Amino acid sequence: MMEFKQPKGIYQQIADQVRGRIVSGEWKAGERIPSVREMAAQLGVNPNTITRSYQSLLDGNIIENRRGIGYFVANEAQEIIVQDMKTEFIEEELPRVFDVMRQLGVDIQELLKLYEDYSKEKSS
Amino acid sequence: MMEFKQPKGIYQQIADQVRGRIVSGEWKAGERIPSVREMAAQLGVNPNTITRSYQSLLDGNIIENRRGIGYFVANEAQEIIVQDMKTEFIEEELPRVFDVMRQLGVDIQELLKLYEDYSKEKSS
Amino acid sequence: MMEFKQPKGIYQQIADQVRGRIVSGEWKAGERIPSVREMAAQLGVNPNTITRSYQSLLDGNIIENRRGIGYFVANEAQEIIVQDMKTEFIEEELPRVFDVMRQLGVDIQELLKLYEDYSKEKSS
Amino acid sequence: MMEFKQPKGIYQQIADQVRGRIVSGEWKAGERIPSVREMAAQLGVNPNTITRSYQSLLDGNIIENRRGIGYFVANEAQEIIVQDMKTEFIEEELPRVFDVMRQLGVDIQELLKLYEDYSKEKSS
DNA sequence: GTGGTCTAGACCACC
DNA sequence: GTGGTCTAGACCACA
Repeated sequence: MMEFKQPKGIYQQIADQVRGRIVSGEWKAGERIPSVREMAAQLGVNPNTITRSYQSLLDGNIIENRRGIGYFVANEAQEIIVQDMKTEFIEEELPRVFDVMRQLGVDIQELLKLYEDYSKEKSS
Repeated sequence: MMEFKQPKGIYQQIADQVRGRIVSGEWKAGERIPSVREMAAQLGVNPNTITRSYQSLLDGNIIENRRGIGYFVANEAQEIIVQDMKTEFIEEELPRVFDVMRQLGVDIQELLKLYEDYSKEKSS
Repeated sequence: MMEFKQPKGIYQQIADQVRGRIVSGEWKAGERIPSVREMAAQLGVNPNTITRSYQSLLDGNIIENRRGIGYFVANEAQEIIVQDMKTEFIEEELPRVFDVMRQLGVDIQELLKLYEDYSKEKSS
Repeated sequence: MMEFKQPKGIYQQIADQVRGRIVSGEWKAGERIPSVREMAAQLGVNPNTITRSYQSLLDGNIIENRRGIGYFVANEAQEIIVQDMKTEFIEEELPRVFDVMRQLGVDIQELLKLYEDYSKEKSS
């Protein structure tokens, strides 16, 4: 049985895990993912917890449900996940970064220069 | 006795704690900070560990010492700490942010626009 | 077990000893130096003391370390040591020499002449 | 009783001590200095040792002897001592300094510049 | 094995 | 009292 960090909620961690497998290409669009009971057995977790994870993914249009058959990766799952991460990055992480910049006295000019340096380094 | 996380080393955590008190203005330039033995007793830690913390702060020109008297906050301690944090931010955190931007397809133009929005919101 | 003078601190004397072996060419750039425990056993000293010596050399970019493997002579170790010695000579010893010159009434003209005599003697 | 360093010979140290008192002006030209027995008692040393010290000072024309009366500071004692120190400085110490300069790559141009910096600092 | 860290206890020089 | 140093012995993460 794997260990979970406390702060984020087990069902969310499982949903993140599924998202990760989809983004990485391990699970492709249209493919069936493990059933609630399989997943619960694999992770040593109560099936209700898995149901909650899958429900949140359903709500996010990451997976689809066909009654009596199982759960499947949605067609645009990858794009949706990336878009969600982008939204979260822009709305959550970037403001924190900008806050730190203000506190440390890094202005936009310096940020642009640092980005140029970064781009050059990556292209080399 | 306070509890310490393991990954970062007790003496470094103590040094960070001292830096925090200096940056926050709790301990001002020129003021004496607790002696090695006092600090060790307060935190329930071996005096050698405190010595190590203070030594690292000494190396970083954050504090000064007078033998037989004690340790004192250096004159430019605040500025040095902020500068060190800025350097770490630029060299460690920003590259990670830029990496995420590339993976999520956020280009420099979009970053600039987001920064303008952020600035407007802050100034309002 | 070797004997140490008291005034300079055992760990500093050991660090000087290591510097000497590097400058003399006995230990070359990239080579592994004795492990903390080996060195401690050779010199009849506590391993912690060796760790302190190595740490100070690490801070001065004289040696590098790879966890679980050992300590190695840094690439530019020789040059750094010579440069450090030069700095110390200029900032510590030369002022003392100049002080003695003033007290004994030796002016710069005489110093120049003496240097010429010295150079001729060395070249002959 | 004072303690003596081993390397230099007790009688030489005593002679140096006398020279020091003369250079400093404590003992002036023409004045009588302590008798052999007085000096021996003061320093807790065998009178023969003092005799040897005084003999070396006599040889160097630093002091003079009047039979049955005592030892006196020679007329030109100060000048002779300073001249002797200057000679020793030029013949012993300066060559060592020049050797170190060569080993560390400090040329005469740099030495001149450093001397200028030193002079400015002293005059300020 | 390696280095990295921490504890416990000791002695010293300085003020 | 202060900091500075050293010893003895222990546990950990890494390789």
